[in-house]
Amino acid sequence: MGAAGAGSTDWQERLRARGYRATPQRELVLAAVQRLRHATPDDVLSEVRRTSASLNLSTVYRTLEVLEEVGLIRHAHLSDRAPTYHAMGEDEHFHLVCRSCGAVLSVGSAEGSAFVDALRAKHGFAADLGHLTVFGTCADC
Amino acid sequence: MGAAGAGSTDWQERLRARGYRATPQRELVLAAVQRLRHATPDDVLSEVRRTSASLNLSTVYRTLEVLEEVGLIRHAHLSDRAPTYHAMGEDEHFHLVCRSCGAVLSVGSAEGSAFVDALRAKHGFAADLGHLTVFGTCADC
DNA sequence: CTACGTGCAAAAGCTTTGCATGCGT
DNA sequence: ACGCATGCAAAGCTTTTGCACGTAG
Repeated sequence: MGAAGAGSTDWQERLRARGYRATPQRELVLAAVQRLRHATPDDVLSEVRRTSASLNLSTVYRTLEVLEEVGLIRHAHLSDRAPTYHAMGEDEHFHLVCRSCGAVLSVGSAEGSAFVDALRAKHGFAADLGHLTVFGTCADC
Repeated sequence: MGAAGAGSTDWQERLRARGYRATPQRELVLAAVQRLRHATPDDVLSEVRRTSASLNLSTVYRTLEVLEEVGLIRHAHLSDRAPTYHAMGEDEHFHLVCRSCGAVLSVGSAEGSAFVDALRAKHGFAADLGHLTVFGTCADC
């Protein structure tokens, strides 16, 4: 996994650079988000607890917030009610969610760049493509 | 308002056609959504109560659901936490939301059609543009 | 007249917060 | 040693649900 550069202790640097501390919980939460590619706070808790380690849900919420602030993870809203987090470093992408079967399709930013450019040109609006979720119906449905 | 055809008693037809009853509460909620152009369930309750009429929040939720099912209104997620409803019949549009100032910009579907077409062509995905919300930063921020 | 819709109140999620203890720096 | 981070438990919100009564069709 060369692309991300998030291999070893990059997460520690990131946190400390912003005045945060590098704690085991933060490492565990980050690792869980990287493993599960789209995870809700609750998913993260379950995943971490799978490999033992007692971790509190409050801490998950606070940690996800911090990790997002320092740019290690991002969130999007894949269902009408539930934020899902994913690690950054992978190619930036946005999501297509099928309302019929629930399938989630990740699409590279490139395919949205024309759209983003159009919005910037017409409205001076800088769209945050990485947070975008498009609902609709997939090919199979 | 020729386009919408939602002028007079169309709402009654719509409801009855799907086996629902036309009630005063449903009329009040629909009217409130049309007046406030982007309303949360709570906004709707407040607006209706302004012109007296006791109406329960539970009823608002149930009514919004029904009105959306019969195609009289739609919802989108303009903030990370709160669905906002708007009447259909107006030109279909999607939303740009500025994270800095909170401004909400409505954009005609036309400006998103190229994007929708691209998604259909590449992924066979039929995007629901009317539900789309794009977060980012507006020209003033 | 039949049964769908409403109001009320309680329950169910999900997320946040206060405080004392523990740990990173 | 200092003070941020965590765990625990309780509070806060938004949304949902059960029931008895009212009312549209």
